[in-house]
Amino acid sequence: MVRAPYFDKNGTKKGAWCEEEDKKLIAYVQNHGHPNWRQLPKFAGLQRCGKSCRLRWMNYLRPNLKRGNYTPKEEQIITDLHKKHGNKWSLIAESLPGRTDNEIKNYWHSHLKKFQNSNNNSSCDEDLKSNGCKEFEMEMNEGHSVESHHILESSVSITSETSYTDHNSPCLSFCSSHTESTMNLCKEEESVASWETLDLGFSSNFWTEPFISENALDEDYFHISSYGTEPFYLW
DNA sequence: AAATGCTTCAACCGCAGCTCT
DNA sequence: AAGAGCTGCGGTTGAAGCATT
Repeated sequence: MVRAPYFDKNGTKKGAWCEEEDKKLIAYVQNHGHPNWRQLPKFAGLQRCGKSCRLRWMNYLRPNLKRGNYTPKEEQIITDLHKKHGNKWSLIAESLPGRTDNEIKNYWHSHLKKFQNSNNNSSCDEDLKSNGCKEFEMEMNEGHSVESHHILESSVSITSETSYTDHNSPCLSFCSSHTESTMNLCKEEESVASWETLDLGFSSNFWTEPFISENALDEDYFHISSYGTEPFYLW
C-alpha cells in the first residue's frame, strides 16, 4: 500500500522504505538522535531526503507508537477535538499518546469523517455497531441519536482546560526529567521510557563524525517483528 | 475466476513559521 | 530588519488489499 521506490533526478530515493533503510535510520537515531534532519541521511548512509527520514521516524519507527485498532475512547477524543480545533491534527495527536498526526488524519478521513455530516443516518449506526462501539450500542438502546454519540458516560468531557494526555505515563515523566544533553531528540519519542535505557552517547564531534556502520545497530534494543506484515520494532 | 470499484494508509509536496546569523 | 535554512504541519496522492459484481 505504498509507493514503489524510485530515484528522483537528484539521486534521492523516494517511495516505500525497505528494511535495510529502516535499520540504518533506527541505528543512527539511537546512537545520535536527530538534531538536524537535513544532515541526517548523509551521515546515516541513506539516499533519502531529511524530510523523508523525519516522516518515517515520526510516523512509523519511533518507539511506543500504537498501531491499528482505535478504541471507542480514542475515536471519541478525535471526534471531540476535531469539533473543537478543526484539522489541527498535531494538536489532536498531543492528546493521544502513541498516535501520530498522520495516522489520526488518515483515520479521520477513512473512518470518522463520514459520521460528521450524517446525523441519524441508519447506515452510519450500523457502521458504528459493527465497529464494536459498545457505548454507542448502549446509547442507541436508550434512544439517543448519533449526534449525541460523543457525549458518553465513559468519555471525558472536553473543556478548554481538558487534556487527554496521560500525565502519569512514563512517556511524559521521562520527558520532564530528560536533560538538555540528549540534544532535544524530539518532542515525543524522547519521552519514551525505553530511551531511558539507552546511553545515547553523544559526542561533541557527532555531526562531523561520518556514518556509523549498520553494525552499530544494537539488536538488544529492538528486533524486527515480522517485517512487512507487522513492520514494528519492539524495544 | 476475473474485472471493477472502494478503502486504507504510507509517503510526498508545498507552505508557514521558527531560529539563527 | 532581512534573509537563509530548517522543521513541522496539513492536504494530497499512489498503490496494495479487500469487497463486490
